[in-house]
Amino acid sequence: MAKIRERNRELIIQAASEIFAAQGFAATKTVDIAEQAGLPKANVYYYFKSKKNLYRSVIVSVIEPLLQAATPFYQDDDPATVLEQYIRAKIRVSQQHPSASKVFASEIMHGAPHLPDDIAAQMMEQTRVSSHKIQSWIDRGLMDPVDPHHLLFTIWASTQTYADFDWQISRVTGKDKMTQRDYDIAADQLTRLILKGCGVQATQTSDA
Amino acid sequence: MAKIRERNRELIIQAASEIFAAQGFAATKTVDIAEQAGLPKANVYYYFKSKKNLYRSVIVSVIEPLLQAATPFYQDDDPATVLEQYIRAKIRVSQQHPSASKVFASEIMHGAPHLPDDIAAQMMEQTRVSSHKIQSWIDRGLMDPVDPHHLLFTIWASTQTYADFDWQISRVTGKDKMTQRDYDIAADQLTRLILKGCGVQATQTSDA
DNA sequence: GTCTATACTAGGATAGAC
DNA sequence: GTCTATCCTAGTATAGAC
Repeated sequence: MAKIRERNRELIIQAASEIFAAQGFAATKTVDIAEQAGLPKANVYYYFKSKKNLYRSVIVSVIEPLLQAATPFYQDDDPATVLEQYIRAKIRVSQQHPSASKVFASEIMHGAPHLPDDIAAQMMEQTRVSSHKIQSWIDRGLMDPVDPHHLLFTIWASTQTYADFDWQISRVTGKDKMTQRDYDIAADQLTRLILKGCGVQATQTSDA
Repeated sequence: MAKIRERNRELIIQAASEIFAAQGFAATKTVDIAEQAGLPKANVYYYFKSKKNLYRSVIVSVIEPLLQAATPFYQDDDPATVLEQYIRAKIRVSQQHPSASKVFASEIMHGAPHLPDDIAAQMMEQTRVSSHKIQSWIDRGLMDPVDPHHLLFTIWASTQTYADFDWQISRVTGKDKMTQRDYDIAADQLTRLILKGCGVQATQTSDA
């Protein structure tokens, strides 16, 4: 039954994402992944051959939502709209895919030794498109003359922090887990900060 | 000779900071630390008893510059001055102590399992003081009514990113290493973004 | 296709010579 | 106080029964 195969691979990847996110690659034991997935350890090796290989599969599986967040840059050309949608999308990723975000952060922080070239290339391409778009807004006088790259770094960092550094956030706010309302406040405030900070003219935006 | 003792401990801690930062705790081999420090492995155990213990010592040793960055909040009461000085101090830490920043980021990301309580307490106390000060500026109408915690999260994230995610930054900018000028640009832009974004009135600031 | 039982090795830790 | 040689556990990986 190929269905079982698919299902088990899915279970293992899901379990692995969480544990890799929580502990990091090296600290993760394949036994723990197997346990979390409710399968014997040998099964993990049967499906993925090696721990490294499984890790690569996890990376590929978590990349999707991260890349997806950049779509606003491809769908619109109004700075206020795009930046707001982008920030909200990035915060949503942190909220809904915290493990993906952490696995990635850890991978990048250690110099991306396992990141497949084509994924790295896709990320670079998105960055290129986004920063060109920002530059074009600047050229058209729609916002202050900021350095597009640094603006992106700021947005990436301050949205991902809600996933990657959740421990710290939880300590500071005194809440075990952020509520939907907390994420909304974070997104609202960051949007206002960035738009106002870059001198972007407010336009009619959807109330997402 | 107690001098040798001091010197060797110093060498080991220095080497360990770099390797823990680059690889993470679990992926780091004590042999590599010993090699980097130019000492035999047993020496590392002689001085630090265990890998975990060495790691804790590293954490304590790297905390100093990180805590130091918050001094502007204790020395002044003008929002433009304090925020600018704080952002510049944080960026300087990322530039001058990238390993410290990474070790910490990694520790926090994994739920701070090794962070000594007193250090965590100091960080919380600093956060408390900083956010109270921000709130007082808001109450006095010196800046927009933002959520102080979220503002701090944004500043932390976007300054630390220059150390923690240097790989990504290097890929995007196409530069192997950021120059002094690059750090200055980053600090200038982030300062302007935050001050303007929070509606802080510009005041006479030192040209640091 | 699944899993139990086992082989193999890396790497943390230490005993004991100098 | 220093370091060489060795121990031993933990954890990856697999052989082979079901």
